[in-house]
Amino acid sequence: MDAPAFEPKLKETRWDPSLELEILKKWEEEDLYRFDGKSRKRLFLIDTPPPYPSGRPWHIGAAAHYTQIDMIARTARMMGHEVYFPIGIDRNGIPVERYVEREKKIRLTALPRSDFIRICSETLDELESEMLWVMRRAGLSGDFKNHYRTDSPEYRALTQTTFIDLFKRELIYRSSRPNNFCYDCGTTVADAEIDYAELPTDLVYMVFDLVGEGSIVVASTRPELLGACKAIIYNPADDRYQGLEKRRALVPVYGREVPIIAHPAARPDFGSGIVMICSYGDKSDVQLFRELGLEEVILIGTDGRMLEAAGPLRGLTVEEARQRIIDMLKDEGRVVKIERIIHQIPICERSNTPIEIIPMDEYYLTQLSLKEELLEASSKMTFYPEFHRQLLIDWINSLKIDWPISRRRYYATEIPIWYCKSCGQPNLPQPGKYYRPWMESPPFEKCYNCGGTEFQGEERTLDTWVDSSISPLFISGYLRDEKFFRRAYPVSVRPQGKDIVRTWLYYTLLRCYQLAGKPPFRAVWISGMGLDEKGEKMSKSRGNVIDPRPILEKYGADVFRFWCAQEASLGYDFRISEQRIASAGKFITKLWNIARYVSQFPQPSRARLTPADRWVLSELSILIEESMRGYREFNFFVPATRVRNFVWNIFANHYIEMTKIRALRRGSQKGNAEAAWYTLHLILKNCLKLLAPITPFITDYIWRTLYSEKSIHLERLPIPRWDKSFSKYTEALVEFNSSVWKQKKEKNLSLREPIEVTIPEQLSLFKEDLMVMHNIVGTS
RNA sequence: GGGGCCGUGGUCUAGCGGUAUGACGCCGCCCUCACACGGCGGAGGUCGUGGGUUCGAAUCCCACCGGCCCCA
Repeated sequence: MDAPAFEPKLKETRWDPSLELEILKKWEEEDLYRFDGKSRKRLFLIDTPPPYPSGRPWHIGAAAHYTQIDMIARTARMMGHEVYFPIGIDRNGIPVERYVEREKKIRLTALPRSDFIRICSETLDELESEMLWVMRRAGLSGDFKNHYRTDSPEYRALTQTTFIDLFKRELIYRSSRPNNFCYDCGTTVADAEIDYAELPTDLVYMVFDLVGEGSIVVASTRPELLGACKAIIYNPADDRYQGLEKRRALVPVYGREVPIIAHPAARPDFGSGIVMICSYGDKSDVQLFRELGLEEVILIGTDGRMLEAAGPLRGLTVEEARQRIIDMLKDEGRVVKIERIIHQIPICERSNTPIEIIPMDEYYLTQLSLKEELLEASSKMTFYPEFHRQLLIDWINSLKIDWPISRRRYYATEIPIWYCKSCGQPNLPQPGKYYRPWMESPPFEKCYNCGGTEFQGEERTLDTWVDSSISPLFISGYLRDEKFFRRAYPVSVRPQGKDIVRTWLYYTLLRCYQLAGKPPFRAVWISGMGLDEKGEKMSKSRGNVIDPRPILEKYGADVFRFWCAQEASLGYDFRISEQRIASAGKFITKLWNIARYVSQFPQPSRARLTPADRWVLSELSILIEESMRGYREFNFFVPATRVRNFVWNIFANHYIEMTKIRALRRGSQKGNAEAAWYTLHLILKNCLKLLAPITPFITDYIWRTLYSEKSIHLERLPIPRWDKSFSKYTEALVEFNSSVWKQKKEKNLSLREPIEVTIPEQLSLFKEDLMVMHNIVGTS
């Protein structure tokens, strides 16, 4: 006697990703993720990384990164916090200028400053809208309505305010010292902005005459710096050169007499073991000049050409000068040999061209004297995962100079200073407003120092990290909403990639500590990098970048998000391949079909549970516990893999199969249908909640179709409230079912055909369900 | 030169003191009333190498090798 067939409430046999667009619209109409700053709930502020629109397509690894940050927001929300998930875009600095120069073939200096700025701004708008599209389409529950930009007058005013504050407190100072200079960008760059490249370089072995008699061979990759050579060193342990100290050498071409010094910085195995010290071939030259008290010679100008002091090389570029001097040395018979070596060369990370070290007059932000305090402050922050804490500690410990913060560029926050034309003193405006000294007249009449009335506006700008390093202050209302700031700062979590620990994380800690006297975050969440299929970094030059947009359109956001969660364990690098994204889609289909199956049954409010029901609820409790352990440390890999395993390998394969006959009220089994219906819905509801932060679309769709008019995203994450003791049967159940399937297979029986098997004593509790499930006949 | 992470069947991965988990791929059978983006079954690994600790190690310790990333 068959009961009437039930009608599933979910009709289609698979999840349609285009439904996501309707759901998105609904979320926006409902303003579902609105942040209420006055809420009594505990505030949870996320210092979302404002991404930098520096090119296209936007990196799929970045899209993955932001969806994971969204999972943090959703998790916190479902844990009962009032979540502020701001969306910001970082729009200051060299990257966009270089993008414009490259893509539009315009030199920064070839246009009036205001025109160049306008083009940068328009370009940023285009790039930004692409990023915002990806974020929105990926289902980010952020505050898109009020998205902020680091180049807005409001943001720049705050940056300038902090500059004025720190300048007055003498934490910002002006100094002329050897600095990394990129000719291509035309500006000083910080250590944090330098990369190293292995490039083939000529190591030139040159004969230097000694004063008196004899000669030595000096090996150098920078012969064009001969004119700045102020000393010669060799290693004191190098037997070949004992007796050289106290001698002096004559620099070829320039004829200058320089001392020869035994110093451990010389590596006996490099070149001839004798090295010339010039201002400035590299960092160690800077250090030795300071240590030995040598007087620097400036050979290279800011245009990358040789200066007066270079004598016969004057006016040449560095490259030309190198060739010229080699020729000159050859003419004098001073070149012993030239060796082609692979050499590490510091390059600018923006332009990828070699940087030079030249003394420049720049503004610096004090950091060296704060190292201990910063280490102390960082120890108060929780790191997820803990092992990435070391990246920050190592960087703080390796700091060698204060942070040069001024840049000779256009598209950035202006340094808010006017210089008095009569006494030269810097005059700073009142904090709180946005100033552009290069085009505006000063907001004051007289020089504070001499009373002069003529001013020259500062033309330099600030390093872009000066802006982005105050994002936690910006989002928490610093100086703009003191009441909110007191509740909101330090912010709850800083999520970011491990590649910008030395820049964004470090600079934020430094700046916020200086300004607010406290570390900026309670927790730091550091993710690994998205690499290509072979485990190598994605980059345009390698040609292995993947555009996230077609992936999102083809598979949908939930598939992409589920893939993100199950692919990347917290803090570890992960590989990106379309094939693996596609396979994540299978789980989404599976989930959909399970929900579709369950959707046909009524939802009893209570039921008398059978052993099978109690068993699957035991497993559910364990699943919730394990998943919550992952959620509490924002490691979505844990819930994603655990839920997937439960849903597929426990719930679908075993529980649903065990209860199918009674749930469908087929055959003689109908007494316990209600218990099956009740349990099926209970499991589904809880799995949907567990998955909601990871796959917000499909879970909300199913939730609203089956369970509530309100969104699942207003629910709390589940609590493991069921007795776990029945999980002791799991292994035996799985094994028994498997063995029956195998026997049927071997006997060539269809799964519905009867079979004679013995149910193990251990599983006698489940006898009723197992008998009908496998159509077991006979007894034992 | 320094640091971090990683080395588990063809590929990727779980496990982190009791001789191995799952996925993808592969082979075979099955359109079984939620799902063929499915189900069932199968082949395939001495867990990078060497040593040590232990009754017992992929799991702890040491050394080495290899890969990736970061820094100097």
